[in-house]
Amino acid sequence: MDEKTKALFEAQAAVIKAMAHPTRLYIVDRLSKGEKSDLELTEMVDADVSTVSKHLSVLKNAGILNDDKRGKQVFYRLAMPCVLGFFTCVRSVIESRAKGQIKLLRK
Amino acid sequence: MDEKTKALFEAQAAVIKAMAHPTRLYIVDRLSKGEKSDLELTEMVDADVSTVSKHLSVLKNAGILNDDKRGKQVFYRLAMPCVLGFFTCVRSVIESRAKGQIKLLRK
DNA sequence: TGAATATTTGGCAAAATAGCCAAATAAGGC
DNA sequence: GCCTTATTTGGCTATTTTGCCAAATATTCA
Repeated sequence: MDEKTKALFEAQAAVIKAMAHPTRLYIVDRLSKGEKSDLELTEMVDADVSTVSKHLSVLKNAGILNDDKRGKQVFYRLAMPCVLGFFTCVRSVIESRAKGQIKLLRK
Repeated sequence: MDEKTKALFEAQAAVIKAMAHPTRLYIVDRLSKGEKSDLELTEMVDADVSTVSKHLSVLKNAGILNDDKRGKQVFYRLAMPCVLGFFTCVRSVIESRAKGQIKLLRK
């Protein structure tokens, strides 16, 4: 694997890695219904404010979210709605795997 | 966030996490062109055989790949081609972020 | 300006991941 | 059955990630 290819896959993996956390996935899911403030998200997630802030900054740096400072608060919005397509696929992966396991048991 | 929701997002994150590694992403990309043996993949990836084997088992356990033992070798195949949609989206995330950075510089 | 509220950053300890080596296991061909 | 080739597993260390606390920073409003 040459250097260029390696760099390309590293960059792509970095974006996916940003999605690869239950809390961050949940945040993306919530934001698919419309923008939310840091405060609202912290409440929804129910973790330390600083923890949520760090998760948000991971998503922001990956280019998945946009932030918008308005007054004292920061509002977050999905920058790339195409990531929502992950959910559909991932759910079908889980479903298909579960079905496979049931089949296995019946053998 | 209630327990059920938490479990759902954990399961989904686990699948995405399986994709969140440059080598594994590369493997998925290679397999999009058709099945490959463990041997072929190890050669392509250029890492220790055991390392590649572990990456393959992560993808297999996540339900993303199927394996097919034929003789001495194991052949891998994409179980869920929908994951290929990740590439399109992720590339557009990277592109959009890069454009944003250029815009920033021009301000 | 100063008080109050909102968000980010630094630091640290615990947990998870990655990758190599060596050893174990599996399968085919003689 | 045994040798050869192919793949997986265990064990280890190095690195990365997570999440909390406390401290720092930013912003509005009085």
